[in-house]
Amino acid sequence: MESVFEVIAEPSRRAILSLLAGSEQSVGEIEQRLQMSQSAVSKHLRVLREAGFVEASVDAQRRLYRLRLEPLKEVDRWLEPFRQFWEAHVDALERHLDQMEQAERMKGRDQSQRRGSHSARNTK
Amino acid sequence: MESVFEVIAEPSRRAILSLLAGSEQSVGEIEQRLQMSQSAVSKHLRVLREAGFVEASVDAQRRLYRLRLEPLKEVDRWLEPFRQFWEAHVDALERHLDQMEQAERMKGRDQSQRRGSHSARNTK
DNA sequence: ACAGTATATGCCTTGATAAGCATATGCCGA
DNA sequence: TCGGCATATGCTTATCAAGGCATATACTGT
Repeated sequence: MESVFEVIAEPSRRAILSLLAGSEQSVGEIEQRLQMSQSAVSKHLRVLREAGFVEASVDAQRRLYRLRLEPLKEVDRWLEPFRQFWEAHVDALERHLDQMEQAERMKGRDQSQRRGSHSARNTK
Repeated sequence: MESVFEVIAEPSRRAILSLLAGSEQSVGEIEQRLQMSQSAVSKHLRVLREAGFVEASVDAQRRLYRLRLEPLKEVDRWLEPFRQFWEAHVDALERHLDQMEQAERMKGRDQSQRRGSHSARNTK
């Protein structure tokens, strides 16, 4: 579980992060709000903590967890080169429109085998 | 493998996406450049395709794969609420302070749920 | 010291998945 | 038609992660 991407692949962990974006929370509060078992919460928090997504401060027997931003920034940085594609302007506009159009009709997308289809359009 | 986050959790798949950010590539080209087996490439491409990250066009026996942006935008959208936390400050030296400050603000804003316990106690 | 609370952790089971190998499918040119 | 190329897929295996349960640890007030 080294990479930030693996860490946020888990829905429960993303939920925890979103929750902490609102305000810091104790383990018990997270448990309650997200309806998960205490051990599950603690384990996810451990993963998040070790990856730097959260940090805890001690309040008596409780740990108050709050967000840390660095790992999220890392995700953001990974996204950068791609973001260019949809933030870019005029010159590449055609290609991007094409992609967005594809996105629109992506709804019922399925790649069946098309047996007997003679659509062989070569001409590379 | 439903979520976009699980899809990009795989390093090889992220590598493929980055490669395709440059230009479209055939399976063989990807195989060659990323030094993975053909079946591994095909399987990752399948996952990417089914999640909408890529699409292929047929060129004789080849498939030319290219990026699609929608799933990446979804990641970007998830990041959005967090991004607001670091957009104000970019100085590395201030990151720590920034987060402490942020935590302070949160404390003041949400006092209602401290001291909660599992047994029927919350929401003041 | 004790009882209670809050959180962390170890063990175990279960399910998901990545990769390799072999094979199938589809398309080409001769 | 055949041989060969490019890609997809089925099968198997090993790895690993997630969750439940029980227990350990740490802190509280009395």
